[in-house]
Amino acid sequence: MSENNEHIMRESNRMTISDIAEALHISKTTVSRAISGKGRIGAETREKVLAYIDKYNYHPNPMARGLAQLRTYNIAWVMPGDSGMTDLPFFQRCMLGISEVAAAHDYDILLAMVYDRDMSQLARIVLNHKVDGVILGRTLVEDERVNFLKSMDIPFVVIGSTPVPDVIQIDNDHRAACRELTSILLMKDLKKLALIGGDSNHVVNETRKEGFLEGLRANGLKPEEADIYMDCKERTDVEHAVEDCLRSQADCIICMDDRICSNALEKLKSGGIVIPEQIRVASFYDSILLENSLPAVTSLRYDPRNLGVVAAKNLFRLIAEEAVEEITYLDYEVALKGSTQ
Amino acid sequence: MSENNEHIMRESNRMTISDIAEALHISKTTVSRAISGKGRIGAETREKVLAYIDKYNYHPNPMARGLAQLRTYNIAWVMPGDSGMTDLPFFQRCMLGISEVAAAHDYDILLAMVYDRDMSQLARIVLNHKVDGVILGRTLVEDERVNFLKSMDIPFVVIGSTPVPDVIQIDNDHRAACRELTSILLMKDLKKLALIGGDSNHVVNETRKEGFLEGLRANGLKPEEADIYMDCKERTDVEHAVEDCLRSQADCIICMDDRICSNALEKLKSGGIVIPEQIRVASFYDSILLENSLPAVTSLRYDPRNLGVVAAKNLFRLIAEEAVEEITYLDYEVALKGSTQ
DNA sequence: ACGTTTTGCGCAATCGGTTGTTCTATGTGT
DNA sequence: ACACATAGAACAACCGATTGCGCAAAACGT
Repeated sequence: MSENNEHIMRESNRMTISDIAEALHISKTTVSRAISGKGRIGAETREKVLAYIDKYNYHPNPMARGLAQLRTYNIAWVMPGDSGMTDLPFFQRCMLGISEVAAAHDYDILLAMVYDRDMSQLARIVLNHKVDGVILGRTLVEDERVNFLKSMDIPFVVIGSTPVPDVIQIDNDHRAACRELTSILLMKDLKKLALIGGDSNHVVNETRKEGFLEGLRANGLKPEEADIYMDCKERTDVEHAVEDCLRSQADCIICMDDRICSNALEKLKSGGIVIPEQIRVASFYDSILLENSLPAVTSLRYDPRNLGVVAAKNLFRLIAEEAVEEITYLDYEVALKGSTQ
Repeated sequence: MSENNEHIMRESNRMTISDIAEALHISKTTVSRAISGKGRIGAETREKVLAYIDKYNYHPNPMARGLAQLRTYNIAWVMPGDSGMTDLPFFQRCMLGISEVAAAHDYDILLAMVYDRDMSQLARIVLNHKVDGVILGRTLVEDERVNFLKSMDIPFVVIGSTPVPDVIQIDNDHRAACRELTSILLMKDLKKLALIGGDSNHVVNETRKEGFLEGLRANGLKPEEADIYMDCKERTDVEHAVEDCLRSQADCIICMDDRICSNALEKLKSGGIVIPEQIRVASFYDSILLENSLPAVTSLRYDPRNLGVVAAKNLFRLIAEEAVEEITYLDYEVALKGSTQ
């Protein structure tokens, strides 16, 4: 007996654009136009609609809007899910910057925590079209995720650098930074420098190493004269590297991130080595691990939050099909402290 | 001259359910049923459709599906955006656990980083119905976000505890943990304990303090005899607290989180105080800050990732309208180390 | 062999918005 | 006063799925 056109019942009780149209005796079109500001609409009608919306606290259904516009109003934030990485505040600080920019654009952030080279999570999000764009949180050497994103036709930017062409990159100039730090240390008449490095799968670590080598060459030293220990992921790796440094009588140890530095400092201190008298230490400053170290550690500092801000801004330009610089380098700072006096 | 029914042109070139229906000479309904498994469908037809989908790598549009089902297939993860908080790995580890469970349910995570009591971000996500459920990453004393979520009709769980009734909570039993630690220390014949605490706006800190007080009482001590310094947010706050502890000749300092502990240790060491001979130190272990400390610090340890896992599982039970325990306590561990020998 | 149930599938409405086009009531120029 | 331009609002198709119901053919029972 019931009308045929209401035989499907849903349980939603949210206000819809049709309810508003009905209440105000106007059409859905007009309501939609009042909200979006697109199309022609009278100022008076517009006010009336907006007042109603405000009064009854109406919020458009994002999926209906998304379906009609073929947009999700979401961007993806891809960060490493490896435990060593998730302990670093770096990514959370990036996220904070992204979050602020996204909110300003009325976008939300979809999170993809991926283990190293696992693509499944990222693939799902992209193939399912759950986002309008992607920010990749750290680039890898031979990063197939970058190639994947290029092959899909989706706007994306990376935080970090990549050799893949035509990719929007936001980074600190780690090469220049490390070169500068190296030069400064060499000018202090430190002859023998050592570098203790992290995962060489990460572009950033390779870049830092290259900067280090450039610094050496620029000061007339041969790269072979410096000790380089890459891929010191575990604490014991660092300890072995430190032992080697002591044995080869290095003047100064440069640590590639502050986790390594923290491990190295501990190793030195527990071995009774006095810093900076017996050996000097410098580091990159990625987290809060060095906050309380004594003596304070000379380090290269930068602002991860700002990386996030610029990455997100660039991504939104990309989504809006505006021109974007391929590479943006953000500032870093060389903070000279007691550990290299 | 063109047909009226194609006067609107969109640029999407994705495969749709209609394309598949057309190609296989069947109806959209059948395709949909083949995918979802709901409704009646022949095994043979089903295979055919699935083979086609697999071959051409079809992925259903989540917004169309969401609109029809009134579901988003997203959950929100609300974490603090304050810089002091974002430096802790705690939240990233929770996130990791949530991420794994969400992926298993074919859900994605929407990120909301909110400054302390700022509601706007959370309100936007919830009012816009961008998620099917919410996980609140840390509870506050007098947390209006909890009340807000209760008032909206949306499934949610909190990591942490709250006095608000009928809220699904996942937490470690910080009260019991702190009580146990306190008792253990008192049994070691340490008479005068001090507590250096963090932000008393956070429920967890208040709970830890209460556990501490209970531990005192259980051992026949009066709470007034212990020194308690709450709200030591800045490094200087901690330093002043430590000075007071030394002045009042406390036997042992319990730090409410490892950032505080790190600051306290540094203050003690730089003052030439020897641990544990002159004073003992214990802490909660929230991050990696204590990883390298010497001597190793006695601490209460727990697994943030597991908090995330259980929180997410409970949220999905809630979304599926299954019964859920109101409070779930996860394990903690008392790790006795050199700092309290 | 015939009535009844089961099975497989399609029709068309629906979710809640957006938008190209059309219609009508104005405003403008001469 | 009349042709013409323009502004405001409505119509209806559309985005890409899900789903209640109806219908025909196959399977079943006696």
